[in-house]
Amino acid sequence: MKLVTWNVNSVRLRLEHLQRLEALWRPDLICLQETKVTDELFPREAFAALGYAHLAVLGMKGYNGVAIASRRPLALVRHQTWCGRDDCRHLIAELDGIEVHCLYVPAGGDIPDPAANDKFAHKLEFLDAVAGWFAGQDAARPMVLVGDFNVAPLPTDVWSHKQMLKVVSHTPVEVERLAALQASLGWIDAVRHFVPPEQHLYSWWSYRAADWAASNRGRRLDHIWVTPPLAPRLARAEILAEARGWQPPSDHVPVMVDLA
DNA sequence: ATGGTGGATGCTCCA
Repeated sequence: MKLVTWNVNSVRLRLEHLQRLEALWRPDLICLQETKVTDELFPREAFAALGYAHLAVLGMKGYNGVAIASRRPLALVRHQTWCGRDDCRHLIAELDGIEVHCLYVPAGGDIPDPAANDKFAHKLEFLDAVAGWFAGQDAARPMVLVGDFNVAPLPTDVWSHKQMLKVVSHTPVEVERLAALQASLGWIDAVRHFVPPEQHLYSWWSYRAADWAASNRGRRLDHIWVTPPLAPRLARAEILAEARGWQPPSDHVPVMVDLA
């Protein structure tokens, strides 16, 4: 089973990109974040034409929004809300007995101080709540947790560890929170399973660079994690960096894992 | 130290 996660930054603007992605990787399952569309206006026909007739969508007007597109029928579709907000960040479905979680963690604003920045406080509370919830689940079940986690955990998941320590997405307090979430079920980072920690990896490049590829100041914010029962099935993982150059681009690129 | 861009919306918010 080949599965992809991608923060598309508006699904309606990225339909041709999704067509390219399908042609390139032929994924069985595509998990999307920042769809930025209500469920009524979700472009279902375009997905059906690509072979994804089975959709789970959880969207709102303008902001956030997650979706799961599948070639085969999805079971037990449901969603979760966090921190008392109904803001379309967590969608769940099952395929082939695997429970798939599509998650969009709050970005957290610019100031990395929860006392001065409500968005950063919300991000930390969100990560704590999700970690607490998963800690009560059964790690012996085959589960996949994917999405835009908005945290780059390793020093090599950012272009400069030292210069990013006070930048939201790579501060120690966020990295600790994400580590606690990872520990909740002993989640395995499926991409790092194949790539040594010395090697830099990015899945996001800012729009605010004159030349994203030349400056290459990226961050790895998008992740695919699996529970221990799925570890023996990890066959391949890829980050499609070239998609950052597809016009007009999302600032995130697709991340893929193949489960044997 | 600063500002830089892009998307959805509608005279601004969020990333």
